[in-house]
Parts: sequence; structure tokens; C-alpha cells
Amino acid sequence: MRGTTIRDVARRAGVSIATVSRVQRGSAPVADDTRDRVAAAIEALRYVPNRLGRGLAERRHRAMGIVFPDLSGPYFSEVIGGFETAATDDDHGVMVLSTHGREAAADRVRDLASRVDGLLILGRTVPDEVIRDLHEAGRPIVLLARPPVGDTDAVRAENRATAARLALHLIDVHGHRRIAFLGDPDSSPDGAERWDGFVAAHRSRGLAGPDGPIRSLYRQAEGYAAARLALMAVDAREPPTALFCGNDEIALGTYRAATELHRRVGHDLAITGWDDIPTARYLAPALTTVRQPMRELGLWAARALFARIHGGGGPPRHEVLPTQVVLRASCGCATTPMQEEPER
Amino acid sequence: MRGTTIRDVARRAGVSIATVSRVQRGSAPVADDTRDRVAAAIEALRYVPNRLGRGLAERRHRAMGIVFPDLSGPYFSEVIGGFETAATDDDHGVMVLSTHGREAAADRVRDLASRVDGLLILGRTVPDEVIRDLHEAGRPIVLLARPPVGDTDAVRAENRATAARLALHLIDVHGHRRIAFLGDPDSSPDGAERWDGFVAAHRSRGLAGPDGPIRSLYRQAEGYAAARLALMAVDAREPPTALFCGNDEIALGTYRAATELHRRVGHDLAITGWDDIPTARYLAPALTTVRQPMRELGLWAARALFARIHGGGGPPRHEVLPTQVVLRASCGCATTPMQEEPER
DNA sequence: GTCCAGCGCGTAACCGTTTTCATTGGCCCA
DNA sequence: TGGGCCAATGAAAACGGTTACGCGCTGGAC
Repeated sequence: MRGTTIRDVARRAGVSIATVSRVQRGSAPVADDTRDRVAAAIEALRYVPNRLGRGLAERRHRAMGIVFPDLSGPYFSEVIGGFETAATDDDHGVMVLSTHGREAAADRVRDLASRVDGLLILGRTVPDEVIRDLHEAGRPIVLLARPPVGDTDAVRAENRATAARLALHLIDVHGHRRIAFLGDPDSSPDGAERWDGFVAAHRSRGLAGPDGPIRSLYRQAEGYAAARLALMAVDAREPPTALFCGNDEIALGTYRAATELHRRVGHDLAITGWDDIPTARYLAPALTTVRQPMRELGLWAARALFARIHGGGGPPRHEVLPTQVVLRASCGCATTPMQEEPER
Repeated sequence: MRGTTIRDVARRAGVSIATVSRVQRGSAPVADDTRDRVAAAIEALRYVPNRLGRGLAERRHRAMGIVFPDLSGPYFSEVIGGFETAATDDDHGVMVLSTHGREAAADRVRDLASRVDGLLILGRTVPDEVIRDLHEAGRPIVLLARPPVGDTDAVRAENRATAARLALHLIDVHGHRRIAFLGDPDSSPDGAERWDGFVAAHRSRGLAGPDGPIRSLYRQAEGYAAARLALMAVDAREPPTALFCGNDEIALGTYRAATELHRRVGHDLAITGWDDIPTARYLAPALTTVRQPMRELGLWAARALFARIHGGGGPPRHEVLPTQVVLRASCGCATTPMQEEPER
């Protein structure tokens, strides 16, 4: 099934392949009648230039790649959506690669790198060494939700200030004094920054800082276990009146623990999450959380990649996009029925 | 930033480029010492073959494409995830294209087709004409959740039998006699089949069939409006005691309408959805719905595409994967606290 | 009438691989 | 010692485009 090539078109239109190329891409002036003949031939043969030949000659793929841990959950979908929109608008294809913790991730990423003009890497999916190699080989790279490696570009969402704001909301507005942090500051820079903001809020009010985070991976089952641990107060101290969760998944698990331990969320126990997953507003009571501009993160990344691909050098760009506290009922705020929020 | 090419390696190893190629891909025997020299040169220069050159020579991209409406919602993420897994395991890249109702979709799809070896098309994203063209041009294509065009391959989830089963559950187990169907049978084949099954269930019990679906697009706001319409019973007839929703989004909207009209879901109003979105189990009461094997759909599609790419011809393959009713509390079944379901 | 500028177009080089085909040289056997 | 065979390798022809370069022709300036 050999496709029709530029030579077929040239033959049919009675011109050289150079002229077909010029008509096809409008790269140089062509006489009107010639252009018409060529256009007619292209139309008749349904000619579509072969991307590989074109790419080889142009020395570019016109495609960008994106590497993410996995597609489950709304988080990455949104980022990819934003990225794809920006890329497609600029006439670039988008190749995706999900590492979901596979061993061979490094090789796969190197392979992907050889298929695209630039790479967006999300989170902790790729060993630093690989990133460094690719970057040093001159491949445009943008990192997202991940600390820069060397002088790569990077974009992330704000964590520290918003975490502090949310903690202060619990302290100042709802009067909480014993708040537990559920999450794992060590496993990701995001987590560490949220913990920092949380601690800073306590300091700024002269409160005895929380002694440490209740370790929990960012999954529901872990959140459940951590919440039980926190609320059962095995040591003689009084249990916390509020749970500050590192993300919404953890918060989901804490709801279950709260129910089991007969604590009423939003009344005698405040819970907050992070991410504003779609489910958050449908929980009873609806979850107070933090919304990240995920689409915009993807958009920014794509644009930064373009700048590198086209513009070339320049100093590394780092961007921090603002996040937003979303107050719902789980922190004790007046109940706004979930259903009344505008559709996202 | 001209990358190192096969010629650089050949020069350094003191061999011809043919030999480098042979070593690199193991396609023909090479003497041990030669191989070692070449391997050393490849290593030293960090040589990675250029995909475009290779693709051109091999006459294939080693990539597959996937076209979907948009990335929001868990549905497509899962399908793409499955597809990506299968493709990557077979050493193929995956290019994604989201049409989100854009006008230029047809051109974009044609463009994508020229970048990959095979195409998976989800739902109603692409005009039939484009699909037909590509298929007739010999491009491997698989359609998902969409009726075949001509003799293309296609895979979808079962709808009719499961819809009937779910409707019979409402009729036989919970004794409902007036059930409204909320959705739009005309907008998608999936919807039409669910409606068919719904009607068939009524017939099989000798019930006066429902006079027609309450039209609703597959979105929350539309579901809300449709539910109000159904429950307010403007015509003198008694309002339905159960709402059979075409998907979970619609069901989400009906919860709100039910609350406003003082109907208690799971008690004096049964509601069912379709898709089993992550939120479904966290609603109060948890939503009875239907789970589709989304990952498997993506996997099947990728494998079918491979078969076409490698194997070539053969009769069109159509596959229908089974779906599964998930009983929760919204239909009136005994409440299983959402939290006790195993994590997905 | 001559000269020169510039337009339209074709020739051919090039992009970086894979692969066919031919060549070389060593080895074995008669 | 010569012939045949085979393994290892290189030269060169694809693959399907883009584009630098230059040529022929036309038309205006002198």
C-alpha cells in the first residue's frame, strides 16, 4: 500500500517535485496557472506529504512529548489536556508516555526523546540522571511539579503560602488548636512545601508547632490508616480537632475513619484536602480543599517548550502559578450545597 | 545542535555505516571484535539513531494515534491508559489528539493519520467521511464506542443486555412501575442501545412501555433540568418513582433535583447511572451504576491495531466487551458504606 | 539594440537510516 | 595448489521530502 508521493503529483501536474513542494507549503511564489495545476493534482491524488520525509528534511518532528506517572485521576488528565491544546494549536503532535512505575522508564523516556522536539516531564517519573543527560544533549525540556535539574525550565503550582492560608483559616476562623498534618513531606517537593506552610502558620500565631506529620502516602487507604492513628490518640494527649490532608485522596480515607470513630465531619472534626478532585464537592459534607490551575500548568509548559524549540537559549525559566483555597463544609464553614457550585 | 549520526559512529569505529546499523539493531552477524569496537563508539558518543531517518527507511512510524473528544472525565483517561500500555509494551509510541468539538477536527485527524501507523478513534469525534477515506487509503483503523464505518474494526462495551438487567432490577426487586429514562438515544449508539434494553425490560414484564426518553445531554446540568421535568409531572400523570440515567453525569444532576423537590434518593426515589465514575461511590447515597471495562477496551483496540499493522488483511473484527451492574444504595438496595468497597 | 534585474522553475544535494548486492579473504577439501 | 564456500564487510541505492543554486526568459532602462 505505497502511498502517493510528491513525485506522483509532480508527474501528473507536469512539474518538478520542487514546485509541488512550493505549492504544497506556500514557501515560494509560483505562477497562478502552475499552482492551479499542482493543486488539482494534489486534490485528485489525495496527496498528503509523508511526515517522515518531511521531518527528515526539516530536521524536526513537529511533535512534543509528555511523560507522566499514570493517567488515573483527574490531575494529569487536565495537565495533558492543556498541553495538548497548546501544542495542537501550534501544529504540533503530542506523544504521551506513562511510566506507571515501570522499571524500564529511563529507556522509554530516552526513546520518546528521540521522537519529539521537546519534552514535558511530570513529577517524579524520571531519574535525574536521564533528565540531565537529555538536557545537556540540548533537548528542550520542561519540568512540572518537580524541582528543576540543573538549569532546566520548570513550572509548578504554589504550595507554601496557600497551605499557610488554609491552616490559618482553621486556626483563626474555626478556632482549632490541635491540627494534624496527614501526608508525606519527604516523598515530593509539593508535600514538603505544604508542610512548611502549615508549620509557618502555627509559628505566626505563636502556637506550639505540631510535632510532625502523620506519615501517609497519597492514597485513600493510607489516609484512612493515618486518620485512625491520629484520632485514636494512643499517647495520652488529646486527639486533634482538625485534619490537614496532603491531598484529596488522603482526605477521602479520613472521612471513613471519622465515620467509624463517630466524629462528625464539619462539626466536631474539620478536614481539608488538596487538589479539588471532582469528587470533593460531592462528598457529604463537601470537602474544603485547594484548587490548582492544572490546565494552565500544561499550557505554560507547552509554551515554554515552544520558546526553547524556536527561540533557543536564554536563562532557565521557572514559574509558580497561584492556587486557590476552596471553602466548603468539611472545615466547618456554612454549608453550600455542592450542587450549587457552577459546573467546572 | 546537530546530533551525532551513524556516520560519526562509523568513522570513530573505523567501519562502514552499514556495520554500525547491523550492530545497533542486531540484524546480521558481525565479528566479535568489530562489534565491540562499534559498541564502544556508540557508547562513547551516546549515539541514538534518528527516528525520522530510521522510520523513513523502514517505512513505518512505530507509533499509533488515538483520537478522543476530550480528556476531562475518567472515561477516556482509562481507555487511553490501556491503549498506551499495550502500545508501549510493543515498542510503539502513542500520539494523542483531542478534538473537543473543534471545527478543524477533520484536518487534524488527517494530519495525525500521517504521523502514525494506525489510528484508534473514540466516539463521535470524526466525520464518517474522513474515517472512510482513511480506511480506504489502507490505514489501519479501529473504532471504539462508535458504530463501524464500512468494514472497519470496532470495539465497544455491551449496553443492551445490561440496561435490561438493570431495569429489571428496579422492576422486579424494588417494585417500580413508573421509571423515567433520562438521556439521549439519538446522540450516540451507546445511548440508543441502553434505551433499547430499558424498553425491552418493560416489554418482558408486560408493562406499559415508557412513552419515551426524557431528553438530556450527557451532562450534569442537563440531568438536573430533565429530572425536574420528570419529577414535577406537569401533565396530570403521576411522577416516576425511579430515574434511569444514561450516564453518571446526568445522575449527578438528578441528585440535586431530588433534594430540591424533597425526594429521598434510595427511599422514595431510585436513581441509577452508567459508567461508574469515581465519584459514584462517594455520593450520599452511593450511586447504583454500570461499570465498563475501559482499560480493556483500550487494550483490545491496541492489539487489533497491531494485528492490522503486522498481519494485514482479514475480515473486520467487531468485539463487544461485557459490562457489570454495580448495586449501591441509590436504587434502594441495602446501604453498603462507600468506604468499604475495595479501592479500584 | 544591449544590458540587467528579477521571476518562475528545474536540477541536484541533502536530511539519517536500512538493506541489497558485491567484494574480499580465509578455510577446507580434493 | 587450486577451487569453492562462507562469513564479514563495504558501496550504493533506496525511503520521501526541502531547498540552495542557477538557468532561461521577459521587460524596462538606457
